[in-house]
Amino acid sequence: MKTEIEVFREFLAQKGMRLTPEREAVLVEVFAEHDHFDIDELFMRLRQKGQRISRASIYRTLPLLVESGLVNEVYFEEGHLHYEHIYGHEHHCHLRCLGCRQIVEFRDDGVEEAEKRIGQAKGFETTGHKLEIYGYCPQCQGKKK
Amino acid sequence: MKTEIEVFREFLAQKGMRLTPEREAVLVEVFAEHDHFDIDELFMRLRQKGQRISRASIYRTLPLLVESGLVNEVYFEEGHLHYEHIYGHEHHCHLRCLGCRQIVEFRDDGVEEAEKRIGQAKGFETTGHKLEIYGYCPQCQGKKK
DNA sequence: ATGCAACTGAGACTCTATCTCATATTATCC
DNA sequence: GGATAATATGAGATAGAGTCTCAGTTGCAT
Repeated sequence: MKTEIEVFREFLAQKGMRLTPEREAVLVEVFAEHDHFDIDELFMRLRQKGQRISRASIYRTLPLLVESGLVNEVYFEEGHLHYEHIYGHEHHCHLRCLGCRQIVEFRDDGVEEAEKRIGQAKGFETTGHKLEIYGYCPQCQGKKK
Repeated sequence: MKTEIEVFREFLAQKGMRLTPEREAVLVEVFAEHDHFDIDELFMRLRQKGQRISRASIYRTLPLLVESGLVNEVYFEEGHLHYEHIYGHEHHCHLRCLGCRQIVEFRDDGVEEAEKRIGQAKGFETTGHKLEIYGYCPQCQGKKK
């Protein structure tokens, strides 16, 4: 399997763009931790590691990572988008606890089939899906407001 | 079935809040058209119908409608949230064309079952879900960039 | 009618995200 | 290697969504 950097470099080249040190630093940091993140977090993490990079560059780089398929927008909350890296990981969806806000990842073949089935029914050629299930985790059951 | 207004009034009463003329106007307008909308659109529609209402009141009212279960956040795009009214409609999900941006609603029992199945597997008591499927509609197939 | 809590509107403010532009970097061609 | 052109960056300005403040208003309960 190609490394993330190779994938990104090829994606950029195909658009006549370069893999600059800034873009590479963002990419590396995005894959450094397996967790959801937002842009400000990413900026802080890069700063703490001594990277000199502007917010503007991060804001410019993330849509490229999404477009290249390396990263996913996960959800919009607290007024901004949250992301996750997906390259090298099996596709998964999210179960969100309405009590403690924790997020559990899961994979389910039925959902993959549903994508195909519904696409066919409507004449769509599908490319992917995003499923979020809401509820209460074992610890939060009974505590519902 | 209760009317939307009754549902909203009860929801508000239970929180010690009132159903004011402004809140009612927002509610009525939200249910006046079956389509996705954003807050600015709603503001314009209310204005055109001669309603004097401030943006602040609309921003304050919509989260209440969502909390009461009458309205749903559908997606975040173009820098802001989009909503739909759901009370009195069967639960449905969305198929989105990546070419022309059109949105097709669908309902699928398999997805409902998946919610239950996955909730059980993870010990969650589920309350709902949101599924978006991405792809290309019949007209846009072949036009992919 | 009076008092009180809830509510509204206008505008100030905050915060996310984008844009501008001068400067810097990189690739390419000679 | 040096010149040139295309691409990229950073800093700060700007735009726009959404929230907050506060003075004045409304509506309910007694």
